[in-house]
Amino acid sequence: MNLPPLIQAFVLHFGEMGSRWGINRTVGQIYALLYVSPEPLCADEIVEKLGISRSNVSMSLRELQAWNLALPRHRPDDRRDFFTTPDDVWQILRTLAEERKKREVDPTLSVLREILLEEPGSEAERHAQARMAQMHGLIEQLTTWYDDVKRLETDRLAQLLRLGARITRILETKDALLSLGRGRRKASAATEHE
Amino acid sequence: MNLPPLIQAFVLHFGEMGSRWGINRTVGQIYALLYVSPEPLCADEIVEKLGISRSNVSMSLRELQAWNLALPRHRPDDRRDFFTTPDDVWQILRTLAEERKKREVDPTLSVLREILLEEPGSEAERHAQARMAQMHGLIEQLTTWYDDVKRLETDRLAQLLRLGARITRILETKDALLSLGRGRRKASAATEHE
DNA sequence: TCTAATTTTCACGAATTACTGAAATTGCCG
DNA sequence: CGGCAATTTCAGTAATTCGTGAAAATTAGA
Repeated sequence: MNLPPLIQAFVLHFGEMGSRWGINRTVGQIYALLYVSPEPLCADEIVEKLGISRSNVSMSLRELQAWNLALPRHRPDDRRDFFTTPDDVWQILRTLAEERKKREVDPTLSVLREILLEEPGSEAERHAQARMAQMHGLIEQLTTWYDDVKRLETDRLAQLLRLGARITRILETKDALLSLGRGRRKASAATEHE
Repeated sequence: MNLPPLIQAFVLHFGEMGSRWGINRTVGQIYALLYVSPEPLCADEIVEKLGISRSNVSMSLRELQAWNLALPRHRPDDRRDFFTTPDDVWQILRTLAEERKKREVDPTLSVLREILLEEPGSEAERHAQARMAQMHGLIEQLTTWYDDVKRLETDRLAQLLRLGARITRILETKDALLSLGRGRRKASAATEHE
């Protein structure tokens, strides 16, 4: 490996974390390298900097492209492919969220839906279905929320993050106003609003 | 494997997804089985229902406990350990978020912090550090937000989810009020509020 | 302390996944 | 249509991860 120390530390870390992120070492390293490179890199430069085989680079770039985390950039009068990562970190976050949802939650959601359509054949199955329905309900709430907020502009998203839990102050105010207007109801019913 | 069809389908799915979730097949299957079981199960029952070796069950239960996703339950006058999953799906979500953050985010955050303290030795390193600073900033915003909302009661959390992007209507109203009060500023500066 | 039930550890083989070099393919230029 | 540069595919091997059975450890009674 042929890199300045700080960059090498970053690249090696991404390689090690790769397994925890569900990608492999090489893919992690290449992503990290592209991310910190000021200019797009071609495959042979990656080979040289990381000290891995050409074919490995080719396959790993292909996987990064499948994740939309590596983008091909062509140069005039150069037949080689150069690659970068998306440069806006918020865009990277969105991409990552989208791809992980696609791979990690959507399949489960559809399996749950299928199973829940079946007729339980025993008491055990009836109970299991009830549990699955709980899980399904939660996942659906989460994905509905996600589909909703992912459409926000980045500025709004950042604003929401910064607000954090303080958002609930606003909700509390709103609840108070509503229950005044309606002639006060039981507080737990307030979650039905909007 | 010795299970009613609906439960088997669920268990097998969790086994297959295991690799994508960063756990292995057996761990996924055991979790799924415990999740849908009306009563806690002991190791031998799991062996019998899933058709895997006793030692594999032992190691997998240990891993599930490390994730706080399997809880030991003792019965009077019975030396065996019985296991369940937490029964509230919201609690499971919290546990999952916490554990994944610990394993997948925190290490990166601390590596980034370390590297950012170093003095860059070249222009390439200077640029790389700037990129890492962007990544660090985003991760820190996200974890701050997470630390904030994870403290909310479940009802409030569910309320927020249900609101989804409509929350921005409230923000817009608030922005409008504030900019009126301050004598109208440029809209993009509004993200600085609160 | 001994015994028997239960759980855990661990070395090994099985299965899976990652990486490589060689060969095949692509695509551009003359 | 060659010829050349670049990329991709793929079969084989290396490395890692998974699952097992046998043996060791633990623990509660006798």
